[in-house]
Amino acid sequence: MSAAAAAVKAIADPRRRDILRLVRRREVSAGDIARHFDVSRPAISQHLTVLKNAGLLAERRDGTRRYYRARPEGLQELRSYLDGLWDATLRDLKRVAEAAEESNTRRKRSRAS
Amino acid sequence: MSAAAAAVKAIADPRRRDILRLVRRREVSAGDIARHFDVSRPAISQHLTVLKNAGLLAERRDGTRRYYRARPEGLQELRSYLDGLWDATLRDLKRVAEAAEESNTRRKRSRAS
DNA sequence: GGCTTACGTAAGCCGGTGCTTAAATATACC
DNA sequence: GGTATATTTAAGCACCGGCTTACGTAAGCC
Repeated sequence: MSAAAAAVKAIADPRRRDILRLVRRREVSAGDIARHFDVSRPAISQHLTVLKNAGLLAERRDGTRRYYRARPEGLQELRSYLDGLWDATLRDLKRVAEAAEESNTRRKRSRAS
Repeated sequence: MSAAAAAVKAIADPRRRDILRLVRRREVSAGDIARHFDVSRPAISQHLTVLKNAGLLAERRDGTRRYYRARPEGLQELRSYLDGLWDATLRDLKRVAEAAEESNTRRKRSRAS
């Protein structure tokens, strides 16, 4: 699985998006992250592993603690990947919309005649 | 579930991303879409329903056929949603990191007192 | 060493989801 | 109406993924 594909799957889970939001500005220890949710610590630990493997999280160890923060490079990669998915669609959006509207107008006109 | 959240889940599946790529420039009938994959037609039909409900696909009926195409508005919504997720992280990364570190220091200090 | 704190890992449960085949629906054509 | 074509819907199955509890690991402290 490509890194980007893993990232897409990772952010598909609401709880993992919540975690990402929590650590996007500052690093937070695993325990502090877990405290924000009503699930067990292991559950959070597993989510952190998924996010880390997807390249969306950076980990820093200090003593017994592990601090996590969002990894901008991973986020940027994911964004580029998604952009590539519908690139053509969005780039040509205006043109397509205009074309559609025009053909719509034409259709209406011919119907009215 | 918010529309954007549904969209994230929708694109988490590789096959659905393939389908999106297939219809991002032109509309394609359900049968023609199914022909591109080695799974049954009902399987594709189910994927199309998921994408449609997520606002990522537009459907046009003509006779017994149903034509699908990517819905740029839905894609744009999803993109904005994701951008909002890590917006702060990507924008002005250095400044944010510094501010976080400073507030962290302050927090620790006040806790210690 | 022994205890505590902070985490991760293992094993198992359970609901969600992607797939299949079979049946239903809807439109076109005679 | 009857048949054919295009597609969805229904029912069931197997796997996946998120959760829990129990256990393992590693660093700090006495």
